[in-house]
Amino acid sequence: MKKTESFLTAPPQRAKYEALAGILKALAHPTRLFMVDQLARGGPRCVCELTEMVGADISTVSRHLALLKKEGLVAATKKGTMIYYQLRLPCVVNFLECLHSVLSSNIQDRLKLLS
Amino acid sequence: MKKTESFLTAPPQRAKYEALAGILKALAHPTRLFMVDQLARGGPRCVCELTEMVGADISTVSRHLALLKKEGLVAATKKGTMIYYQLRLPCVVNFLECLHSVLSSNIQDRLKLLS
DNA sequence: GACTTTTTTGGCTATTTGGCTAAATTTGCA
DNA sequence: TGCAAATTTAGCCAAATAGCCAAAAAAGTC
Repeated sequence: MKKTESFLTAPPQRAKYEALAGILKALAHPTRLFMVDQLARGGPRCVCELTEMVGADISTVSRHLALLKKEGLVAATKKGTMIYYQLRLPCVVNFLECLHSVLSSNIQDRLKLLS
Repeated sequence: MKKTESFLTAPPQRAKYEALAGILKALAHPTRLFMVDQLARGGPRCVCELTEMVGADISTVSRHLALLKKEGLVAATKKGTMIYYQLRLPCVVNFLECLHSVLSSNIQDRLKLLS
């Protein structure tokens, strides 16, 4: 008798969700999310500009950007010794809006609990 | 002389991105993403049903659900000894679609590199 | 080639996360 | 009350993540 197929034992389906989760993981960090948001609003920025905006060590910022790039969220372009990063897919912006709506809905619900 | 304000030194802005990243973090795990997707497609499910679908230990599934709930992505309803979880905000579905588009765009780009 | 600027990488430590087992809760029912 | 089923919580360990400093690469200029 065959045991019931589950998410964890179905490799192709599982691989799909692992890939999707990988993309989300790249976004799921305050600094990276901030940078993505900046790129969405202000267009391409070089590492040094982003470093200035973030206020962390440049090596840290570089690592964050490498991860975003690895997951296909940003693309890099060389200009002299500088490297400009830009957002790769526009839908990420709506994404952020939905996120905002989750957040404000959470806050509203918590407000309701008080009254 | 005032030093330039940065993301990391501007508490209110930073707190906002930390909150948003928290929501993303809750989604950024294969099992949790799978469960959210199941809830989006098939409506409310109890912990035991989700446990069956996922194929992990029920305590693990319970923890995942607790995190999703904490971040406001799902809501729980008691029915007898069972607890049904449901998706709280519809926009998360579009969210998943965008994610898919990032993924397929990544794959297409990798294909192009071969030709 | 030597020197400068920008970015990435290696190495290390501290923290967080994810999973399991086992124990505790909660709810329903005899 | 006492037992069974569903769910959550606690405790523990292994693996992944994030940060910094220092060193290496990459590109431009003299």
